[in-house]
Amino acid sequence: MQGVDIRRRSHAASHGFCFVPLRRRDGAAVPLPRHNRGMTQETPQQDSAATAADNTSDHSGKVDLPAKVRVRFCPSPTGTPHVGMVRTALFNWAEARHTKGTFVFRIEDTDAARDSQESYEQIIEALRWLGLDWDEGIEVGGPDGPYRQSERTQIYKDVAAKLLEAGYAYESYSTSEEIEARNLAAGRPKAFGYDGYDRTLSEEQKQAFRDEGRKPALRIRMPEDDVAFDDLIRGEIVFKAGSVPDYVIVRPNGDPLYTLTNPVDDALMRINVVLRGEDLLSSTPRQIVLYRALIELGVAKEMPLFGHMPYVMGEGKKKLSKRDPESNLFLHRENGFIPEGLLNYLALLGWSIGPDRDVFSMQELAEHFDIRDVKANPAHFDIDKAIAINAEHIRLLDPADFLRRSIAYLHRDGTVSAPTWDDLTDRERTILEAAAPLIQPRVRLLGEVSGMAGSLLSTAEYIEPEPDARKQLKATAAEVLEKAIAALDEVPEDEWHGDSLHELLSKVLVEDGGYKPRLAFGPIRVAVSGRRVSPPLFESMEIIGKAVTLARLRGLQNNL
RNA sequence: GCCCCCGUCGUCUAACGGUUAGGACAUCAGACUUUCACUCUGACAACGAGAGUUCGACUCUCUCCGGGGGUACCA
Repeated sequence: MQGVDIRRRSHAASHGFCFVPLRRRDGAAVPLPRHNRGMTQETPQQDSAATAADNTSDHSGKVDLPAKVRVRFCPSPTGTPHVGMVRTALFNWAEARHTKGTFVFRIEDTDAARDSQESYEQIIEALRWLGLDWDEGIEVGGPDGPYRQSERTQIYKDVAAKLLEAGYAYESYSTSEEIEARNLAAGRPKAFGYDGYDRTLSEEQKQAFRDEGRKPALRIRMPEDDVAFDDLIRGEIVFKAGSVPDYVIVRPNGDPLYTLTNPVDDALMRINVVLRGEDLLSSTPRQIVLYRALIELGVAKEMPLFGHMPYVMGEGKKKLSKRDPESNLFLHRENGFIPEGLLNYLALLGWSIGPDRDVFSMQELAEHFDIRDVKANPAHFDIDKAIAINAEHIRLLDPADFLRRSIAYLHRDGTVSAPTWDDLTDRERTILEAAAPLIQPRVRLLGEVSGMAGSLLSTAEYIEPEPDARKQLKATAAEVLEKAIAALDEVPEDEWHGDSLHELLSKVLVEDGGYKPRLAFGPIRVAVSGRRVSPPLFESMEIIGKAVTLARLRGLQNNL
């Protein structure tokens, strides 16, 4: 006997909607029309009483949020942290901070084959570096620990047993080969999925399988109704009856799967708002069905609200993949993104703080963020705009802070002797203090600081010009250097200041010499810095001093 | 195949059903500047298509087209 096809694949145009009654949230409702939400301080509490009774939606079609959300970030430790993951963490964090709610951080490491300790540690490091602090979870603890799923296996075993006993789950002995073979034989498409064969197995049939030495997987029995929910970002979403097959929650070897552990932990940790990536959207009906069972069993108290954030896209029309270098968080850090800049940019992907505004602080983000204002369509990661936003935040940094953050990069690049301010030499500190204000508005990434500060910190008597700098040198360079050297040589040490040097060289080269400013100062810049782009020339000369300046001018002269 | 999502300048976005459809990045052209950068000015550039509702549609409804995701004993 072939398996019973329990799935209705009806094309019937009209379905009676089976609306899932979302649990009433306690606390104040926040029925704000989109156009003015988040823009003013007083919006949240005002008119809440009016629609608090109706939880599912208000007049603007938005779902009401719990007064205090409990959200979570629950990555799997596979691979290096990527920007899509950061965005997910960010929006959860922002929603928690906005409502003065709770941000829970848990790790979903139920897939031993793919998870790694290294990745686990990197994720923690990533959140810490970004400043996305959590209230309960990994390393900080909390009332619902442990927060690492690999340490919670007994919990899942117990829940699975209850689910099986109460009939929400059943034993499934079919192998994937058998399922595929049955689908093929019945003329169903290969991607049809599980056919429900084991739903109606008799005790004798099960025993026969056991006698063969087979062990069952556990599957959840999906209802023969539409499954619907109100997505916080997308509005009502209905999955047609029969479109979601019974799915496995426990492997034959007893390993619990994400499909079980995720809802169970959300329930146990009293998560009331689930904000995650769009990729999980199609698994939501399965979770809702399981959640209903958990509520019946007393494991869960209420159905959480769901919000599915759009993808972060890479080149072309594809989701930013983990392989894509632009997705690698730590690479952005190495390049010199600062958390404020990267996070600000990421928040812009799908959300905006208000018209005509795109640079803001994390505090402002927390103040104004509302997950219901997030757009549903995917956004491309645009590295140029990300860098531009980062540049704005770098300029906003307090100069001392800018300096402090730059040291690690300078040390990495061998430009200074130590990784922290206190361990630098006096000379390095003096030079950097003078140079920092000149450099800060000129870099967009902290990784660019070394290139700007290098010629100032170096005592080299000759700097080989970078290729594009050498190209700037025209035929007149030799005469210009000659004249400049002669004039500068006469300047007494105690009159070696930026303004007077500027004045002197303008007179000698531009006024008397008749050179265009570009031709007059270009060679000097190249000699002093080796670069086409550098900190302001005369300040640079002042910083490196008379001796080094003259040495470098002569050095270039000899190497034209 | 079936299920689900998405559709405003190149990109990210704004716009109580009534605006010359706004801003940002990028691009181009200028100003300022010793170069670069910063700053400032200007230019270019969009509602996927078609119906319907309406006095009026980017906005509401439907169809189509296009794109994406899922259809696992991954998450």
